[in-house]
Order: sequence, then C-alpha cells, then structure tokens
Amino acid sequence: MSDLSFFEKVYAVVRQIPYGRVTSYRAIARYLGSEGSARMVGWAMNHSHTATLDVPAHRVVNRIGMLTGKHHFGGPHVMQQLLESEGIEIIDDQIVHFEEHFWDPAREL
DNA sequence: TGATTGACCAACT
DNA sequence: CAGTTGGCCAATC
Repeated sequence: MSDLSFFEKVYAVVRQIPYGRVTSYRAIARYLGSEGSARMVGWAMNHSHTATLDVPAHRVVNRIGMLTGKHHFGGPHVMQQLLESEGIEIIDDQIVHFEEHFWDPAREL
C-alpha cells in the first residue's frame, strides 16, 4: 500500500465503492490520512482517465453530495445518468438522501 | 524554476 | 448571511 502513489491509493479506494453507493472527496482524503487533501482527490479524479483500470469517479462527489465534477465525464449529464442508473436519485445536480447512499471507506472498509 | 491552478473544505470577514 | 481567504499538495504553464 505504501508503495502506491497517492493517486493509486485514491483509485484503489474509489474502485471499492459498492454499486449504488457514493462517497466524498474529503472522506477518501481522511481515510488515506495526512497524505493528501480533498483537493488532491479531485485532482486524482481529473487524471483518473489516465489510469489503467476503470475508476468509477461518478461515485465520488463533494461533501454535500453535489455533482461538482460532472463536466469532466465527457458531458454535463453523463455523471448524473450513471448515478441514476445505479438507483441514486438526483435533483439539481445534488444527490437525494445523500447520507443514505454515503459510503465512508474509514467506516465500511 | 517560480507562478498558477484545481472534480475541495473550513474558517474568517 | 454571502463572499473571500487560506491551506492542502501535485501537475502544468
């Protein structure tokens, strides 16, 4: 684990997010400890397309469940559609019942 | 190599 | 109560 770069650690965690669940940038940063900040997680997601494995970045949102990075999925509605296809309801770019869908790696992993 | 930026967050004004 | 500022650390300009 320690051999992995911060990015790879982020990818590893995001890949383990269960179907129909979401988490936040801050939760991932907190789970990884002081090795990075929420900003770094977002930055890692920005480069997630460079990762060899598929990273379900659509399951990662900001702390209030808002789809801040939806524009980076190739379209402004792709992220929302992906989440809705997993049974997550979204209104105004915001996840409904976010706390119910929330998956905390530090708590569940 | 210094300055800027970024899919964020919390504190401060 | 809304807008600004600082901090986080790496990548890009």
